[in-house]
Amino acid sequence: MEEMLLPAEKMTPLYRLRHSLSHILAQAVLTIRPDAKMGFGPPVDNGFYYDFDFGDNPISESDFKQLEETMQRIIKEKQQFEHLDKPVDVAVAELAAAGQKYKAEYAQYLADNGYAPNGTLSFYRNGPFLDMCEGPHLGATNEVPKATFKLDKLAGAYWRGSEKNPMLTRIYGLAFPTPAELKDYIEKRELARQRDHRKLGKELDLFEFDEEVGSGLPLWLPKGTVIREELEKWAKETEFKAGYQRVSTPAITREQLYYTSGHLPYYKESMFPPMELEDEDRYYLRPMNCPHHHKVFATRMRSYRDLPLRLAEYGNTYRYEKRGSLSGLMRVRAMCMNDAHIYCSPADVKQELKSVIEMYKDYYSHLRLGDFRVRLSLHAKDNDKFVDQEAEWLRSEEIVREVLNEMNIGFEEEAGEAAFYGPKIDIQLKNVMGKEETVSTCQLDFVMADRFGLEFNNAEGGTTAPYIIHRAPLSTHERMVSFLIEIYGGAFPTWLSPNQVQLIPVNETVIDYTKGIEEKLRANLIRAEVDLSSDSFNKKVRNAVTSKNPNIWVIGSREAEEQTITWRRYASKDQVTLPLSTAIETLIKMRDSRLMDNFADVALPVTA
RNA sequence: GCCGACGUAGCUCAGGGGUAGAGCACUUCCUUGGUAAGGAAGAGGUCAUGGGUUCAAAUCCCAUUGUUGGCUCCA
Repeated sequence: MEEMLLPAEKMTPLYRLRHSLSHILAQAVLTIRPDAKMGFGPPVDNGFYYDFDFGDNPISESDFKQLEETMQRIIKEKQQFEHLDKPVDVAVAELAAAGQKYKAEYAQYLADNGYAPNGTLSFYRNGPFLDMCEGPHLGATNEVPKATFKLDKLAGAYWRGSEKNPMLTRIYGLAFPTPAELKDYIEKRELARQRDHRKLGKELDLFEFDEEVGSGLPLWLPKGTVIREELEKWAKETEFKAGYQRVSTPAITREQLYYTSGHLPYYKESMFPPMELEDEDRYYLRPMNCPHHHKVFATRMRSYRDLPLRLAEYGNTYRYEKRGSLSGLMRVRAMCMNDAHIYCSPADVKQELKSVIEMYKDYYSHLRLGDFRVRLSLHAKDNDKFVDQEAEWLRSEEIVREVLNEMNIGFEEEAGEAAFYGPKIDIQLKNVMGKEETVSTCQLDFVMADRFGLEFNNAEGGTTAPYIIHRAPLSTHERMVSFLIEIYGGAFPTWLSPNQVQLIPVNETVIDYTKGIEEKLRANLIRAEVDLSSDSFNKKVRNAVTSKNPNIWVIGSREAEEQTITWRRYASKDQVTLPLSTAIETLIKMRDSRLMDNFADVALPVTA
């Protein structure tokens, strides 16, 4: 178990600082709540935490001040950290006698599972406080530099991470090597909140939630819908060029379909409950599109000549995500997925996977989503989460691994993260608050063809089960848009932007000319708006900028006279006056090439 | 689902046992302005919902609902 190891990162001064602070916190907590039962108290990447069971004497954030003062006192006392080993039976008995039942339980666990090889367990003492702990720590409490920590928040956490166990109260603290770094972290976190897709989504009128409609059920407003539809248009073009065919299937189905697929009863908890009908089967809202597509494959006899068959659909799906895990557009209960299923012969599967991954690369580099992690999600042995076909698992995992290696894609393998029917390539992105989510997934399925009886006539006159590739490079609209909002800070490129050109007339005399420009733009299917409000010119510029319009065209008497516009871009302070016709052509070019002009290094593609 | 916090005008928030406030947004009027907030007036709220305590509840208590920080989960 890794807690027993002392890898290099655990030896760093920062690790020692944070780990020592968690002990100092625990001592402070026991000062004001002597009956608190301790859980775990490790360092984390922004500080430390410690878990406690407060019984019927709970703590609240209003106690933080007193706790911090007590911690300061402990620091001033220059308590030495002292390491000692205790025989297992002594350790367990003493912890139990002290009423530290979680510590005693864990001590017994360590002993029972071979983590006390010398028959002893490691403890650290500082002042009156003793904790079972592998260390390392600072030499003494006064080595904590001034103003480098701050208690952050309270949270619930299950003992040993299992929801079957009691819920403990976790106290989080921030800790950094210097006061400046602590301050910087707090400021950066505040800045990050400004980019939160939930905040920007409201400010930019992209989407809303309504209590009466329900949790996790987003209402996409007109401006947000523009972004969805532009992404969808892009996907449809891309998939058309790559030989996909579109299908359209219902978001509801009879119960039997999910017994065939195996989602029932296993995934029942994540599905909306069935609709009960008189004299009829039960119906479910679909949590995924796959089974419907498999049924499309099964509508006729397939020949190897038809393969690979690539069926695509932006499909609406519904999942009953747990209340507490819902989060803006990031985790929802109704979503629309950039889905497709590729049915191919075993001989073609590597090539098809490569083509899919090429498509991912194109999308990601175009959108400038560079900061992702590729995870090869594998099955775990002896886990009933996964179908029990060990040989097939190993074979299909090796296929995916080979493909990634042959394409020189860096990835990390993780056991236990696969779909129940096959290994996955997951693209992991961190949201603005640092929380990682899977944005896109690509799965190799060796199970469903058999379950659905899918096969094709092969060249030798027999039949073969196809491999099925499930892929969703652009994720769901919900999750992709939430990431784009945060990564772009709400400033979309022209092609994705709800309003592509904000027209600002400088005075009343040019309103007709400006309205004429709007008409010309709309005739070219460019979204444009004229600011006809009675606001001052400066205010109109401000409004156009704060609403993150990619392009502001200023039109005054000079422009009207010369049939020009003055172009100010969101990403660039420079502005340029161009003939109207040139400007419109440039805009069309930007749209059609899906130019990422929300990045400052991208120049206006003006050709004289 | 679990632990904690929160829910006051469209938005951001202040207040707080004696039936409500600010800024922005909105409406109207004045202003016709050349690159980030011109001026004035007005309108707008069962203080999330339901119950309880109280002479009196937006304020205290309970429940529900929603949001949120975590935990668990995440096809």
